[in-house]
Amino acid sequence: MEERYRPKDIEEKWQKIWDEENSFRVAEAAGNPKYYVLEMFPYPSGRIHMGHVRNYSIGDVVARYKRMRGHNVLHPMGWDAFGLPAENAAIERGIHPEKWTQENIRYMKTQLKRMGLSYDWEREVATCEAEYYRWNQWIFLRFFERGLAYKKRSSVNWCPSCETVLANEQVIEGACWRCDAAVMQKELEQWFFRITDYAEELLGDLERLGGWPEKVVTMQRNWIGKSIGAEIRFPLPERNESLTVFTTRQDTVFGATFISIAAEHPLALELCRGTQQEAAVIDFVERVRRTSQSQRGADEGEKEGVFTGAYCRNPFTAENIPIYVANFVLMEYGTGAVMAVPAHDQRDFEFACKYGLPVRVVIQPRDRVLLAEEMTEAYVDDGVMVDSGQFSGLANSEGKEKIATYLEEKGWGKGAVRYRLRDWGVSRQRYWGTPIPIIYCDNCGIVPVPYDQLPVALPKDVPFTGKGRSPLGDSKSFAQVACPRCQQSARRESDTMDTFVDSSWYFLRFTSSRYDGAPFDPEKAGYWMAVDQYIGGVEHAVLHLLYARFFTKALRDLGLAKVDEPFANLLTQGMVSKETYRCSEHGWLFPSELAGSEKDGWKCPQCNRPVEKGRVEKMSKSKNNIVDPEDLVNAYGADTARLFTLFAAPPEKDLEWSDQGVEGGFRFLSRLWRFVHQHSEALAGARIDLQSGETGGELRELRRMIHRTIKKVTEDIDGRFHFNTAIAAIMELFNAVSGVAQHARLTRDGAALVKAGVETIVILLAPFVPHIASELWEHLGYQDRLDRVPWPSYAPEALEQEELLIVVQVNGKVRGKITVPADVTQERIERAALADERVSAFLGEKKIQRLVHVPRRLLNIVVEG
RNA sequence: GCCCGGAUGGUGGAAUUGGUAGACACACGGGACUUAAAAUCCCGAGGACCCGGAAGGGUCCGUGCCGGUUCGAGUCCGGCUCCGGGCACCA
Repeated sequence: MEERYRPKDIEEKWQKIWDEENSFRVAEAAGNPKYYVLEMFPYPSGRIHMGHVRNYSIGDVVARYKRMRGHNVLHPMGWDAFGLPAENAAIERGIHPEKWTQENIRYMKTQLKRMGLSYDWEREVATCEAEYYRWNQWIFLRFFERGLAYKKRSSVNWCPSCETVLANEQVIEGACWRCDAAVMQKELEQWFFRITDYAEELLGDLERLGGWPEKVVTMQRNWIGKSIGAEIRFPLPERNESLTVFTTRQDTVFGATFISIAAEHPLALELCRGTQQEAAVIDFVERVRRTSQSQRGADEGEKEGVFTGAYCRNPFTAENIPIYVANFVLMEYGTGAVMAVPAHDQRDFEFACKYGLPVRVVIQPRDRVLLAEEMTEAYVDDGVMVDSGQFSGLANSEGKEKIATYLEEKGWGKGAVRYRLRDWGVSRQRYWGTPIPIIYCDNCGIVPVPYDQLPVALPKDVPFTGKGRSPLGDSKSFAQVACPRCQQSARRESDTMDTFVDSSWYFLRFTSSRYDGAPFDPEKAGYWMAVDQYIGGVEHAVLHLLYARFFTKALRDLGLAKVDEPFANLLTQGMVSKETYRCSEHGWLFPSELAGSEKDGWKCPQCNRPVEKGRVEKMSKSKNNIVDPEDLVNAYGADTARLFTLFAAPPEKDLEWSDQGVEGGFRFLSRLWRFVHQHSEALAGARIDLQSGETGGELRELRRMIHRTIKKVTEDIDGRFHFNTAIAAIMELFNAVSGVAQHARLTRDGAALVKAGVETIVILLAPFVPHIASELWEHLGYQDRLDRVPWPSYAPEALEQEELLIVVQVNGKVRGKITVPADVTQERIERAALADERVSAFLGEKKIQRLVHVPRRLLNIVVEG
């Protein structure tokens, strides 16, 4: 009786069992080694997408595999539940963000469960719950005590129409993403985390992240952007002060012919006061400041500036040089002032050309002579210092160090290190986030909320207009508060925290999700941390992954965490993409809605015009090439969805969606299903000791293949994550097993071996397609759950071949293949090779010069000519 | 501009330390089953050319391009082209 593979039934059955038996609950345990595998938790947007399916399938393979290898596996899941989309839903549709978020979580959780992912759901957290975000506040207060959280004025993107701060990502070509108004820069009081205190450690420890992709490490290194140079003070003659610049090229200081300062530099407006330049400077500064950061980057190239009317003295040349305000100097980096060396810096060169400022060569290349008048671009490479006083004649690299030392001796400045990394601004003028636990009192100033008053709960009764400041300020019950110190009426901070704060330590919370004495139980975190394998999209390469590293180190310094780095190994999975089709009239079309045919060309269903086959692009609404995981699971089942995403490409590469590929995965599972059911009776009684069973001929080869497959699949999963080749190997084994079962008349030994093969296939498939594997395991007559079956081992001696295939080459080209007994001597192989008809035909009368013998593989006969 | 990746059949991809290039799968073609179709099963297949009546057999070429190292290169080295991603006035 043939039974059809019906994924729906068996998947529901097993999901129910895992749920009811709490199969993946885990606790600290002595004995077995711990293993913490974590996938980046999702934002509860409403529905899971293919990226989630891929991410979580990869993680689940690792988790299930490690469990079968006897590890004590922590595999948790939660929700990154604060954020803007919830607030937009409130503004647009009048649903409260909390309701919207909780509904999404509920729905997505059922979707995840339908994927058969082996999570310990008892550890689930949602960052929007007070039980979670109170610890954000707790951490904030600890940071505040240590000076790691502080408040300062800073420049932010501001939309004058929406009256709100915008993140850099929400500024699209200089305009507000929502109302299209021109975004401007505005000074605001904001809270910051002093991540720059950890710049050196964050940079240095990158060396230790051998389990991270090179690419991510490089991106973080660039982001931190360490520069070694010097600070030099240029005295302002008329005043009793000086202008400090930061430079990495102190070796060129004798060539500094002017100074450029940022428009935001405090001296910009001050220096010009009372000079003829005043009006021009005010005008210029205003213009630059109106331009947002992103816009300034966009029209890079056009260097502009204006003379301030003031001069300062270059201490090395004792010359007075002019001070300019320049549009390309950033206040946020260095000191907001740079010494300009037109001969040896391209920007300064362009600026000097435009405003007729002198170019003075102080570094000469070794192979030619630079003349300032003939230069068309700056010379930025190494060379010999010239016209540099006592330093002339030195190699500039040597001069760099000498000048840094000299600066300090003379008291003109000092060697200095700067980072591109800036402190992390965490204030957000939004509702749906963690309230910053700070109170402003007219008498006492900034007062932290006492720990025993945490959490500062988000009020529920606020209006969502989408305009104005944070809605929290409009909630009287929230904003008005008695000062904890003097009891006078005071005001709460109405900003909330950046949602990246939530995700900077959630992996620690998972080690003890219900702990209520601190953000996490240090002992449990001590047991589980670090995360052994972290898996997620590369889009978080800098932000989240850097913040999480910072938090781990800061929490370590607070005595909570015991590790220096949170994620020992990182896998960044590629994105899921699909081909796109586009009608010039009706936009992007989904493949299944196309008219026409592959052969005669696809047509637009509305206007019947031929459609343009677009590129393969990341699945997105705008490209109309999204495949909904739910449809996929309904049509083929979760196992097929998992199998395809794991088989179609290695995890770190992009995955091109293919409907036929999915079909193929389903066919494989159906074939396996049918095979087991058709042969179950014949195999029922058969039993063999796979480790030592003696068989001959074809069966011996099958036995070898079983062992070889175990080895291959184990090595492919463990550390390498080549799930595609692991699955391919299992498919090969299945092809071989069904071949033997079909062709040979099964002897008792044969049946036993086929059964061993099938069982191996089922066990090896368990991490990939857990439902069907569990069901077949049960069908094969086993009572114990497949999730607890130990991963099979292979016997090295079973891999031994009694015959070897040796490739025979002549001058590096394959000319023959000979089969020899495994224990044959090299000499015999050489004799056999030379005796081979084809080989000898190629050798002819030519003299053999040498023989290159690769044991067990190959013999290359090198002849003259 | 700088920094990372990548390029292999019609397609996705294999080849783990330099040793039979194209595993596995998709698509395709042929066949079996069927009144028919679907499903299923079996077989074929990198390209060009050659020998043979046929089954078969053979030669050369082939991993983006040019060159190098080596007995031997998809893999290593040098130089390019194209594609993808990140950063982008960082002094």
